[in-house]
Formats: sequence, C-alpha cells, structure tokens
Amino acid sequence: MATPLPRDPIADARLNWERHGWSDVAAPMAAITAIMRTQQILLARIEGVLKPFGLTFARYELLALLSFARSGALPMNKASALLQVHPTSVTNAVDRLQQAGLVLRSPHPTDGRTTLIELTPEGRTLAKRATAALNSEVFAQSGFAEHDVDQLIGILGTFRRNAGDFSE
Amino acid sequence: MATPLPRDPIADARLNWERHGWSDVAAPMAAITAIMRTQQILLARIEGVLKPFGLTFARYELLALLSFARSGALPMNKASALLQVHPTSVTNAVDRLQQAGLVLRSPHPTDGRTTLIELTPEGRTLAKRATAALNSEVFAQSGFAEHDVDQLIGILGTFRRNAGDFSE
DNA sequence: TCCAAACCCTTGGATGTCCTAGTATATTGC
DNA sequence: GCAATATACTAGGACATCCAAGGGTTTGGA
Repeated sequence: MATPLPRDPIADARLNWERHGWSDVAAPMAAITAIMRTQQILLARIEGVLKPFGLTFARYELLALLSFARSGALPMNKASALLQVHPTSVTNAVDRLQQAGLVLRSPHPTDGRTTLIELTPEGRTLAKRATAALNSEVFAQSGFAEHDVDQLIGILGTFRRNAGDFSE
Repeated sequence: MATPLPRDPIADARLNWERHGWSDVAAPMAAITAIMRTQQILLARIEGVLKPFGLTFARYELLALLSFARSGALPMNKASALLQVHPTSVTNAVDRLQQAGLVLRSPHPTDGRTTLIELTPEGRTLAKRATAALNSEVFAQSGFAEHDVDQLIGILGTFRRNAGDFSE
C-alpha cells in the first residue's frame, strides 16, 4: 500500500450508510467490509513470505494439509472438503504442485473414481520450511493483541458454524 | 458448501500446530485462517445477491463509491485508493461497467493524465437497487451478534490502521 | 442382473487480483 | 526553457476461484 489515507474509508462508508437512512445495517456493513479488507492485507503478507519458496497460499494450504495426514496422502475430494474450496481449485493446485515435484497423484486402491494426492520428500521438506517462515514472519507478528485473537477465534467460529461449515 | 464437516477444520489445524511445538503461534494462525474463511463465505453470499443485477462485488463497490461522490464522478486513481485495490483492477471494473452502460469515462478538465469515472443514470439506479438488496439480504442478516459486530469493527479497525491503511 | 442415479475428477470459460512494462502528461530543478 | 523525474492509465501475463459440462466408476433399486 502506498500512502495511508487521511481517513478510514470504511468508517466513511458507514457514515454514508447512516446518512442515507440505513443506520440499522451500517454497522454490519462496516464489519463485513473490514473483514474483506483485512483478508486482503493478510493474504498479501502471506503470499509475500511464500513467494521465495515458489508457493502461493492455495498451494501451501494443500501442502500443509498433506503434511499433517498420517499417511501423507489424501483423496482429492477430501482435500477439497477440508480446505473448503471448489474441487477445480484443488485440481489446479495439484497440477502445479505436481509439476514442481512436490506432490504425486496415485490411483485409489479400491475406488477407481478417486485420486490420491501424495507428498513427495521434497514436498514434505518444503512444507516444513514454508511453515517455519509463515510462523515467524506472519503469525508471530500478526498485529492482533492476544486478547483480540481469542475474540476473533470465538466470533468467527460461531459465524462459521452458523454458516454450515461444521456441526459440532 | 455441501455437507457440514463433523469437526471444525480450523480448530483441527490449531491442534496440529500445537502438536508440532508451534503453540506460541497456533492461536494467531487460527484467527487468520478463520478470517480467510469468513471472507470467502461472505463474498459468496454477496456475489449471490448481486448476480441477478449483473454485478460482481468489485463492480458494485465501484458503483457504490461513485454514488456517494458529490458530483457522481471520481478520478480513477482516487477510486483505486479509496477501494484499496490495484489500479489495474479499477481499469478492469470500469471497462465492464462502461460496456454495461453504467459508467462513463471522461477526461479530467485540467489534468490530461487523469480519467474521470462518471455514473450514468442507469448506473445510479442500479446502485440503489443493488444496495437495497445487499442491505436486506446480507447486512441485515449478517449472522453476527450486535455485540460481536462492534468487537469486529474495533479489532479490525486497529489492525487496518497498524497495517498502514489510514492515519487517523 | 442391470440400468439409472450418484459420485469423482478434469476441461474450458468467465472474473478478479496482482505485477511488470509501456505510453502519455505534469511537475521539478537546473 | 528543457531535460529528468514523477504520476496516471492501460496492455499483457500469471494465478486463483467459481460454474457448467463431460467422461469414467460405483452404487442401489427394480
């Protein structure tokens, strides 16, 4: 981001909403807009850290997911469900990771429809290094106070449950 | 999203982080991941409401911004700064909005480098209708408790200021 | 048994975002 | 006044995401 703006554009938008008689929804509008912008900032930081590893966030997420799987392999549909992205996005990420030699596709032993994604040794190593970088350069300096982190986890957890992400 | 997962995937990721000895950054990691996922859910809802209007969120944001400008016109660089997106994204959005007859490009009266984006009457009308739809179908049913909305606005406002979005 | 319905993955198309350059216009400094 | 620098927008390319559609595999009910 170049120069900071003199005023918070989201607070201004909220004022505009109130001025137009939409006071009842101005606050949620501001909160939602703030979430969008915060995501954008965080994503940019993460991508910046991952770039030297030749990874994007989407590819990193898949690599990290595989590295936590007991066998180091997962069916594509499982990965799609856990990462909560469209199956085509997983196909895309696997294509590129495979081309980079970080994962392999292998047939499912009993279900001919299913493809397993498997971490290569190089993939496992890179996942470790990238995770260490993200931990120290992004998560350890998130810019959120400790108490705010807990608040966010609680508020967004409730939201995600209500949105149907998970049952428990 | 199809079926809810039996368990919260982000809580699981946090447990994995703790199991690997990264307890100190597990909470911020979970908070950041939750923000990413929440943004994805909200964006999908918004796009769903805007689709019948032939708008995407990016185009709507630009339309809404123009509708609040006194003159109904803004320089492209101003729009880029206020929406906090790359100038090329604004070019892209303006191209499509212009093709749909919702905005016009006009030369800046004194600065030959600058292009003004101007709302057409159709653009203004559509912005109003789309805003009404978003207000009633998304913002009025955000899924956040009133108290949580205030928490989010505060926490994310501080974050955005620290990230250099605005000074005040 | 067997065929229709369900499921899994991929391809192709549309959008949006960013980055890097390139062109045109303004501003600054000598 | 003129050259060097800065600013504004756009073109082209890389990625990611989603949707719609297609081809192969499994499952389940008639």
